[in-house]
Amino acid sequence: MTAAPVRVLLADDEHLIRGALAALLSLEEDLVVVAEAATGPEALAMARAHAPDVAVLDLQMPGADGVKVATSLRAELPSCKVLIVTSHGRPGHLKRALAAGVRGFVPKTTSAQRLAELIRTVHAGNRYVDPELAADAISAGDSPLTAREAEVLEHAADGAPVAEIAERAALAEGTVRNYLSSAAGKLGAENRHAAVRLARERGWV
Amino acid sequence: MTAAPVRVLLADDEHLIRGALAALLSLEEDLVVVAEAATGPEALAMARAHAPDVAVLDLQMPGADGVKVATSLRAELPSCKVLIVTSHGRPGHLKRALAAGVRGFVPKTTSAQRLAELIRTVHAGNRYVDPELAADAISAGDSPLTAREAEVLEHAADGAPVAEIAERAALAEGTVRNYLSSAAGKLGAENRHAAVRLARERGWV
DNA sequence: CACCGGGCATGACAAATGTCAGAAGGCGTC
DNA sequence: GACGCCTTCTGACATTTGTCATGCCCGGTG
Repeated sequence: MTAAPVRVLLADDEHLIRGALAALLSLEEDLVVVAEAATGPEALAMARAHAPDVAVLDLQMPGADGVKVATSLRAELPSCKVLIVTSHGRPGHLKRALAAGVRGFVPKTTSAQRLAELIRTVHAGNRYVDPELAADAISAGDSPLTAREAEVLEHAADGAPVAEIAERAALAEGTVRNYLSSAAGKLGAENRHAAVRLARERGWV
Repeated sequence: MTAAPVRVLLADDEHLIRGALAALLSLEEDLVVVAEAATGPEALAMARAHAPDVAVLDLQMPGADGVKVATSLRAELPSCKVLIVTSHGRPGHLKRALAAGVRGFVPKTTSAQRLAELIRTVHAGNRYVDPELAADAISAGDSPLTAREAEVLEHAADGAPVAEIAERAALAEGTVRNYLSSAAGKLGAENRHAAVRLARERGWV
């Protein structure tokens, strides 16, 4: 069976990896890298121009992260399957990615050989999620935070004082303190800063 | 001139990159990858076993980071030149790396082609530092923090309350607060948490 | 030697933060 | 409509924090 090769888009801001990967994937006879991109917007533009079968996206890229790109892609190019590759697997990201219609989600500790297989898997219409990441996501569970709690936590992310958070969120200071307090309580954190760290780790912010 | 090929050790925790890189570098006739490692200690062990000419190390690896490995390597295997590759170029890291006797320091946005050239450059006894990273390091300047300030700031990194920091650093709470305060002042931060963030960004912790 | 400046430490005070109880409005469910 | 839950706010309080004045010790300078 000599079907048409799978057309792949590669997006990663690290040239070293992108180039190396492109070279390795080209070794596979049934795969062809038709486009490369270093940023989110670039990936989107490339996808529009080349209409690849599968898009391999890094999770963290300048401009727009992999999940955002996947969301846009899903709307504009539904036939293009998305496979996300990431270095730091945060549980929450996996959930967001799946919600965005991503078909595959694997850590960068995967070998190139395996990645090639997964590209085929995804192209065939199947899904694949790294078992370890999936386990993490399940054990981390859903975010216990309400929408406002998460929002306020996000505003607190850079260590800003309560007054500033209140202004940015257009809330009273007391209200902000309450949300921060309840969020920290739910996360089992000593204070809001530790809470921010925890929420970050779990991908809840 | 068909000199003996340059023997290279490759250390990076991301299998995808390591493998791809190994494949690409092997394409170069005068380079041969003699060992691979996924963690700091593993890199060290591999270096001892294979005595490579050049060690290409990722800055962030489990176990021990690239700079620590470089330090040990310098003591144990002085003939082995170290080239550090990093995704997130923090100015301070560059300084630490050079102090550890590292011969090259480049971001992962470098192409594999260029990396191969740099391996030769480094092997020939020359140094190379990415110009942009160098500029960052220079503009960021030296850490204005005293040893104690930096130490306390490090203990404060995970958002722990002052009491805990005081215990860990074996200082009085008031003293800790003072160091934190002066550090925040020097960094132009609103509070210690923002200070931690800034110091992190500049690689001063 | 006397002096100065910087690093180090402390305690006291003021400001920011975390905690709690309570109350009012909105929204969805049974 | 009664109930529960989220959101928003308020005020009061305890705790944590940031800031300041102060003192000690040490290495260098004149």
